[in-house]
Amino acid sequence: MAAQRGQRNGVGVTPPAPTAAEITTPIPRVTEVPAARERARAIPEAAVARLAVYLRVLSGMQEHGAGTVSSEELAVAAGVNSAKLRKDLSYIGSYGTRGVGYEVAVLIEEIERILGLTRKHSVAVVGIGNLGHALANYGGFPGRGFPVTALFDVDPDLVGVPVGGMPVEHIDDIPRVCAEREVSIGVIATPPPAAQAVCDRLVSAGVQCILNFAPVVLQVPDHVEVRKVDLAVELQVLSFHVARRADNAAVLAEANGRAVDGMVVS
Amino acid sequence: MAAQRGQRNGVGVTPPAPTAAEITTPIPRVTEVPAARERARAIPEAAVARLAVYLRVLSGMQEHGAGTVSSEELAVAAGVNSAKLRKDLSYIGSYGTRGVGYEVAVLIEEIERILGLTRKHSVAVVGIGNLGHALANYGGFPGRGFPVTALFDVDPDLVGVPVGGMPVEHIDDIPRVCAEREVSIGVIATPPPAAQAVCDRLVSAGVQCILNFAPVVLQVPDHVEVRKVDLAVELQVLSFHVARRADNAAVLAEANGRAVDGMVVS
DNA sequence: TACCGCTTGTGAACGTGTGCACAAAGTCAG
DNA sequence: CTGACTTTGTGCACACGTTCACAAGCGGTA
Ligand SMILES: NC(=O)c1ccc[n+]([C@@H]2O[C@H](COP(=O)([O-])OP(=O)(O)OC[C@H]3O[C@@H](n4cnc5c(N)ncnc54)[C@H](O)[C@@H]3O)[C@@H](O)[C@H]2O)c1
Ligand SMILES: NC(=O)c1ccc[n+]([C@@H]2O[C@H](COP(=O)([O-])OP(=O)(O)OC[C@H]3O[C@@H](n4cnc5c(N)ncnc54)[C@H](O)[C@@H]3O)[C@@H](O)[C@H]2O)c1
Repeated sequence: MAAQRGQRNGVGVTPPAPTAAEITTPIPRVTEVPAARERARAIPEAAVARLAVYLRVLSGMQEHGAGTVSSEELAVAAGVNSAKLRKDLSYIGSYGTRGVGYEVAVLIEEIERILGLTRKHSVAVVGIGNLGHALANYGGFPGRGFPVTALFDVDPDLVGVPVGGMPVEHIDDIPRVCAEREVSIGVIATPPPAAQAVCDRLVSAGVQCILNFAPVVLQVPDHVEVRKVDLAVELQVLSFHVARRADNAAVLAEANGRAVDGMVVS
Repeated sequence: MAAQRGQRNGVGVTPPAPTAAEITTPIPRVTEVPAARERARAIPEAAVARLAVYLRVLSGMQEHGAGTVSSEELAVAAGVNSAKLRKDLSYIGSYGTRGVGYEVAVLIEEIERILGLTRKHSVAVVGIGNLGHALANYGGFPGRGFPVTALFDVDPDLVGVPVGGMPVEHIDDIPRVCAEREVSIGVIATPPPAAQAVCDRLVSAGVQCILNFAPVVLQVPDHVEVRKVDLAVELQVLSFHVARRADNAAVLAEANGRAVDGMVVS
């Protein structure tokens, strides 16, 4: 019951539908706004994540006084293939100048617009333990348009205590506080058993995006976006590579007999 | 030409070529992997990450007293498609019984073997600030075969202070301590400007896997595996979805004929 | 033993993402 | 104005990952 599987992204929107693009809008600004919206749907998830990386690199370049960058420069700085970078940028439009490159300021503006960073996203952290403290004290989020505006916990000893310059609230106040402060992103840093219940509360309070640090699979309605950060999985993936490497080394040593480096000549 | 190792993480990348031009190829071009380990190498990266998730779910089931599971049960618990789960499991062998399912204990053992969890992986954390403290105090890693055996920082006020039951060492001692304690995974939780230098030290000390929390692209030799956890990127991806959702809603509202509340007009 | 229902394991289709290579489009020097 | 040079933007082929669908195999049952 209450079946709610299938996180298949609802393809409910008609792809070929000629969205009201020809309808004139009172907006005298860029004429491509509707097109941009259509495009936003088509940006691959992986590309979106990379755009965020490009944005940070570009910000660093701008602070360093750079006016323009070529795709090659930016690609090296971001650690990707330059062709991939250009394709990623092409998803959001054509803002480069052939023979020259991209204007840093323009690119920053466009990426921020696509990522929805033109408005601030209020963040609430739930579970002010080890990790919650670190997140609350971290200065990197507010500086990037993600002000942490609320902290929640169940522990009565913690409620009311200021952390990172902000008092911890009780989780029973999630609905009220989230509404008041227009929280759009909820961060879950509670112990695993509490995560689903906390998630449900956040969702009920209207939070549409969840960043989950607890190692559990959250069940959410279709309209809520969840991203999970699972450090144990990261470590285990690294472990896999260690093991693979060790195996390869063993096999190679065995196969090579006495030969060490160099190519296998047959 | 030279074999190009793809990027591991979703975003994190390890560019094979440094900033200099692509003049030479210092890569000795190691031989291809023989058949036996070909299987391990053939497991898709995405599947490896999911195997780690299955493992955790299975552990929970085992504690709960379950003896066997079907692919359907396990898939639901892990939040994936059952076909995908079976394919993932098929990469590591055929350990199921048709008509019955999988024996929990067997599956746990096999996944642990493939992920290299049969031996412990000593972890060192560098940068004992907000995040480093949280990681050092976290009990979930040692319990899963990843004992944190060393903590490093530059801050003289921090060196010698016990954190999570372990004294912080100075980063100058990285080579000695990492060798003594056979550290195989290094976690970087320093400010971004220090990350590359710290990474270089770890690599020099023989650490082959790095988990990086600093929002920078690390340059490492080919034989070192890097995974990046970038919380700012996670938030920005969520922001993108919020924006897309808002745009879609706006378009729909517009299409419905009447602007609703608070939309930017003129 | 023969049958039946259930679940695995996998071949194949499909969709998504990546990388190459090049025409198009711009700059700049003369 | 022309021509040489640089860099973008993208069509295309390929690789990777996901999903479907079903034969193969197993346990239980008569
Ligand atoms: N600390 C880390 O480095 C780390 C690493 C990886 C994963 N995690 C995960 O992050 C989560 C938090 O880790 P932690 O080390 O901060 O744990 P912690 O025990 O230090 O903190 C948990 C906090 O959540 C609060 N809490 C408990 N139940 C709650 C509820 N129902 N509602 C609200 N708050 C509640 C507790 O009072 C406590 O303050 C865990 O799920 C853990 O597995 C942590
Ligand atoms: N705290 C968070 O929640 C959070 C979230 C996202 C990303 N990050 C990233 O994680 C990293 C750490 O964040 P934090 O909040 O813990 O920072 P922090 O400033 O609290 O801690 C940094 C620690 O690193 C130490 N350090 C500085 N230079 C060093 C060096 N060369 N070698 C070794 N140690 C050195 C400092 O002494 C300090 O103890 C940063 O890169 C940050 O961007 C943190």
